Amino acid sequence: MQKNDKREEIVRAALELIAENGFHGAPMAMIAERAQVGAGTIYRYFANKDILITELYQDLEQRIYPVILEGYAVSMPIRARFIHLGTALLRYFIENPLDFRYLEQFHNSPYGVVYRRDKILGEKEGCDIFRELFEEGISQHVMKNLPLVILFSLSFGPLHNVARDHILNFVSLDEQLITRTIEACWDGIRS
Amino acid sequence: MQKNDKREEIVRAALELIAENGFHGAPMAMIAERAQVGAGTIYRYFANKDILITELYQDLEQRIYPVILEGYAVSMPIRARFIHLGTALLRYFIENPLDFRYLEQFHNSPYGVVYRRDKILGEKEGCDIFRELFEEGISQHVMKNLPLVILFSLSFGPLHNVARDHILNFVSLDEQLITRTIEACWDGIRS
DNA sequence: ATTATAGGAATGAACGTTCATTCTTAGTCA
DNA sequence: TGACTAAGAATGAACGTTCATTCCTATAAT
Repeated sequence: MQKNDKREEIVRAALELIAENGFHGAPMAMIAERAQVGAGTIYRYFANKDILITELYQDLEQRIYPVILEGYAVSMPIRARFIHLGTALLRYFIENPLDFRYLEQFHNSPYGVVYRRDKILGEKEGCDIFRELFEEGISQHVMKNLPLVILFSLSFGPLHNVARDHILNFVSLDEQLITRTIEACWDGIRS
Repeated sequence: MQKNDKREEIVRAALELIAENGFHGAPMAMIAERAQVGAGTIYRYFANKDILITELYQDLEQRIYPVILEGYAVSMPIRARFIHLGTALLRYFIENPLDFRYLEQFHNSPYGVVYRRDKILGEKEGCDIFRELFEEGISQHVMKNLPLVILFSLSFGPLHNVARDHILNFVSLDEQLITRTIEACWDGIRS
């Protein structure tokens, strides 16, 4: 096994176990076992569990961005851009339930709060597509003039809930239902 | 101290600690200390931690229902009923951040999933105001004809997000912003 | 071509800590 | 006195992390 294979195996195992059982249901010993690696080996790649968790999060973000940006262009009209990003994100979550469940765990934990605080208060973020879209939407008067944070909630709140309910089998989303849901979100934020 | 005082003190302490630090940041010993009670005493009132957690949840639900139903009547028009329940709930969360944070912890844990599964699959629930409202809204064609679960998400998703952001100080909701947010939710679900 | 050696990678038993729960003792009514 | 209640020390299981040791592979020496 190559060096990178081990790191990858550890990351994969951690993602699976944490997504399925939460941070506290994924002891390092169990992660090691599933990765087919000695318990101590993990510490050759990650200084401690916290760092494993946050690096895994960053890995995930890097994987998602290119997927939802496929076919996206700032030249498109605001509504089309919103629908594109929303449906792409929702589709990604549905197709990658483990990723979704991990992100959920992360955001509902102290890690996530720190992360959000940094993101929201550290105002300047070049790479934040959604902020850009919302700011443009407000200034062109096609979106309600509400605080950015609230527009975020009106968009991602339903998206997150709906993805979770699909993954837990409380509802079965097909392509049409995905579109209708995101269009409903749009109805919520448009002026 | 009366017998019931002790139980109440334990419940209060548990609510505070779990809301602030999560289930794993609220060891029984710490709960006992904050309740000014011996560690063993808790087990006279609750068989184990799981039962303490779920009974605390039920206590909370019982406290919230009468508050949001104040001034509510099934005879009101659908939209007015939705706005009433939404704003009342959001106001309650903002005024009782500990309660909100506890509910959040609960729903983002295995307890919450079991609870939701029971509620959604055990279709018949006499006391479920929201289900009643949504079903009526759909049949009167004033709401989008989407699965109930999705209408729930479109309503409670934003509500939950916004309450959290307010409590974390990412936004400051006043009475006007509360109304505008719930009205935006309505725009999302109305046909 | 074979053996010897070095050094980094991997291991998993062991450690110290933390936690939920139980047990023993002490106190308080009636 | 007897029966119930409270307290907090004791217990054992589970966890993250460490570290002495083993394993592997690439190069050097013969």
